[in-house]
Amino acid sequence: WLQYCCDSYKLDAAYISFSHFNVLGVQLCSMTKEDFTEAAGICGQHLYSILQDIRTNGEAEGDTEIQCKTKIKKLFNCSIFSFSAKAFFVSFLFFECLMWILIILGMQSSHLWEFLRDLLLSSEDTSGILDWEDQEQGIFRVVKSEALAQMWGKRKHNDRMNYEKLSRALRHYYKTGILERVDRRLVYKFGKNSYGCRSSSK
DNA sequence: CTCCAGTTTCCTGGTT
DNA sequence: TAACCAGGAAACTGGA
Repeated sequence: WLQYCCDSYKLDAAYISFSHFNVLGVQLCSMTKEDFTEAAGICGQHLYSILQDIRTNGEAEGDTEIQCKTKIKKLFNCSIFSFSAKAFFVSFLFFECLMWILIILGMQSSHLWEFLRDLLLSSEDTSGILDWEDQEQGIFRVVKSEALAQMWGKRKHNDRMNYEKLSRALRHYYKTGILERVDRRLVYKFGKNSYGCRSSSK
């Protein structure tokens, strides 16, 4: 959602403390304007108003199916809506839903480097498996190599994954500029053709 | 169905 | 010795 907001509303992700937003949707909805400000300064206030806007317009995830149905029913019975406006409204709602589904599905990146990036940025409990060495420069260290390989294997439904094979996939990234070589064991660096790795826009 | 990028698998050989 | 790194070769896989 943060990524989506940053892209759509041209917000600078550098001001956002991503760890503050490592919460469930329900918890996000109950965060106050002050919480948002603390987590992301002026950006947080924008995010807060975007969220409030979504909530008051009735497309929020928090709405139950019944609440949604009632709202649609109410709007439908309102005579100021012409037939075409109704049709437009329905298709608008449909695409709105579809968009959210796509955004949510898109959060599960299928590429290895995106998987690593998201693991590093999520600051969810990675139990010291993977850590930033220098986030500004996009340098990170694999702490528990086999545990990381297991996580990647789980994502790809491949229980034969190991660090030997994962690291081969990482080395393929050197020639495409997704990663740059760092001459230290278990240390990698995001390259010029990666993006969204430094908790800033680039 | 083909084509392709992105791996996955396996390998030989080298380094820490 | 174990663990890691470099990169060739080829197979595989899911999406366009």
